[in-house]
Amino acid sequence: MIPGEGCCSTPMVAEPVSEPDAVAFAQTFKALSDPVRLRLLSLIAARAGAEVCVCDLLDAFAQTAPTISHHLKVLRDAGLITGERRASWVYYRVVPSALAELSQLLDASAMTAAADA
Amino acid sequence: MIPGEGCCSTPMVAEPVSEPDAVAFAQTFKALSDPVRLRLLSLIAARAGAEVCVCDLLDAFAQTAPTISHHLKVLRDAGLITGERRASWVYYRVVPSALAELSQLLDASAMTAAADA
DNA sequence: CGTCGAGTTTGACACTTGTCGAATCCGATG
DNA sequence: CATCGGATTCGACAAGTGTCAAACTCGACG
Repeated sequence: MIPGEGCCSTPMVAEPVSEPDAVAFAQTFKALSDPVRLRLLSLIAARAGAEVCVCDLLDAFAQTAPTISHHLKVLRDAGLITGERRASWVYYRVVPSALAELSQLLDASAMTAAADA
Repeated sequence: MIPGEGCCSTPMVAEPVSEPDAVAFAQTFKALSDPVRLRLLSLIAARAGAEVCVCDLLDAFAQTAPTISHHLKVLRDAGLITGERRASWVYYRVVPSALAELSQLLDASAMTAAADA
């Protein structure tokens, strides 16, 4: 094939995410890829820096307690929230920096792509 | 239980995402929850408004053409990219507004949560 | 110390998803 | 019109995921 014509020109690619980074980010996005988890995160984030008790969250869902607990674990493992046991109850809060990092990644991609020549 | 003590106080919840919205956003995040798709999107977005031919993308992955095509379809169905056939080749470009919307959602949650009292 | 209640872990099961090979579609070109 | 090559679709299968019931852990409280 003659270079520079047809497709497959422009071999230079600006700055795509590296493969290891892609794996890490994908894992985090996977934690957000469930409606229950998104609403959980939203409910926790809505508390403006304060904490949310699990018992508060259970009322908002049709799912059983084990299921909610499972989803909270997924969010915790992804580093999006942290949980702390105090007295009989467990309180969760979000990790703002984790959300901000994802936001910036998407924003950067949007900006780069929107830079229409 | 006595209201106002222990856990389960503060019944008001600021402004969580609605359940239908959660389903829609979760579906979009699911499209981002795979390393291959994340790198595909990144490679396409890195072209700064220009297009990328599928044949360019294939070289960057160990996966076969059908697999890459499948992932491109997922990204397309999620509204994150658009594809256009011209001559023998298919060219893809990202939809900046879709990425921006997700970015804002995460940023808003991060901001709300970071508003530490 | 026995019990109770909040929350998590375990085990099981239906369903979804990433992957590939084979077949198909669709322009272009001879 | 036959053929070729790029890209997608189809069919199948292993691996992963959401869900629940049952069992377990851990403080608190009587």
